[in-house]
Amino acid sequence: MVSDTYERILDSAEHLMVSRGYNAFSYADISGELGVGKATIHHHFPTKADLAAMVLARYRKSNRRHVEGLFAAVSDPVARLEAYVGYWEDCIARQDLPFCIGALLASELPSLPDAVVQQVRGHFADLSGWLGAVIEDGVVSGHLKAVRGPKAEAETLMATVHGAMLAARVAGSDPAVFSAIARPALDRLKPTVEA
Amino acid sequence: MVSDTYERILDSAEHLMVSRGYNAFSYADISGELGVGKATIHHHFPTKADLAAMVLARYRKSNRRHVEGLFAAVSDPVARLEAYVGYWEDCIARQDLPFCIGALLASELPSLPDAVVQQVRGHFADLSGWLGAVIEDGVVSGHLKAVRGPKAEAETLMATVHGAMLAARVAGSDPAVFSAIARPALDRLKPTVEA
DNA sequence: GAGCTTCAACCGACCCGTTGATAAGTCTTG
DNA sequence: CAAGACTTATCAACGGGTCGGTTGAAGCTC
Repeated sequence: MVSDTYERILDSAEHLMVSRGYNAFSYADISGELGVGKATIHHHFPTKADLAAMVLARYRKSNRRHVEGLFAAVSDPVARLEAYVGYWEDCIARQDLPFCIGALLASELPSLPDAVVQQVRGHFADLSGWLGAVIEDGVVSGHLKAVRGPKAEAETLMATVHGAMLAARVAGSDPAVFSAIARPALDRLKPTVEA
Repeated sequence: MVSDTYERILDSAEHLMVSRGYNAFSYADISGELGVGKATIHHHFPTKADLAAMVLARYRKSNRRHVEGLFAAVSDPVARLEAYVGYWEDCIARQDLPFCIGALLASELPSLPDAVVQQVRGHFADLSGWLGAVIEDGVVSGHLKAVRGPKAEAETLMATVHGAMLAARVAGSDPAVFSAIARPALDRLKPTVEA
């Protein structure tokens, strides 16, 4: 059996990055939180850039699996988008990873190591690709409308959700603030609404 | 007249914060960029928190004046909103402060000193207040529509613009990416568009 | 206006805790 | 024993911040 220290380090780093970003967390923070030596972290992740990139890589992989599961379990495009928004509502309400790491790191992008930048770019591509596919699917089946095309609407939805996370954080991690912005952005894609 | 160094320090700090956020810039960076001693910076801004808070305070003050001028010069609500979006299009295109400091710091909020947090909150209040007033004005005069009310539409527009900045930054500070998201968000408030 | 004080602006040197990273060795386990 | 996991001890560089001091312009007094 493999050591679980590796995963616990990633967990800790993920939590720290969600609340502080890349530049404001240290090996010492993780060491203190987990009770393992700093050197242990370096043993698993030689540099800080490696660690952060791996956090992102695992995050993307988890998202990918999550999306695959959602695609298998839910066929209604509207429900799929609602699952996306609902996922973040839950995270914010439960104060558990209440911010998208990809979006957070995107704002710090110019000060990030290359390996991390690539992961952030990859995450944005993953997400807008997935949203675009769901919306396109919904348009074809008549469950959704995309006035400016699936891709453009996907970019807008993603941006609005990211902005809603910012607004919620400023309001003290208030899930209501998030929902008030994100839900209508989703509703706008339903063909029935809006005269 | 006040010392020129004081303003130059604020300028430098502002630039550094726009590209790196709060945690990833240092007094040494400013010192090197400006050719002044670190102690000089501490003379004008005792702590880093003071410096960052003052950068935000000046930013907000400048915004306030900008908005007042815009209110005086432009009466059409649509044109006012277009000036807002256009302002950021310019900033991103010219690579000059190509990100809203308020939005950037909002993502790092949990790791910021209190004085800075308050300024960030104040900036969000300023901005959503201003957008809300413009939209309300436009609704009354019939130049704009606000399906979910001026305040809610203002929050959504703000969030979408912030998200558009993120997307543009991830795309390598691409003004086209910003416009493709932000412009339609604005168009949606025009009563003529959207069947 | 010479001499004195005051005061903000500014600087080089320094303090000390923290940072990411390394070396070298111990412990475990197959 | 060999390999990987993990530790303690340590490093140079850097972080924000302080200290003591110099400069120079303004103000006061005789």
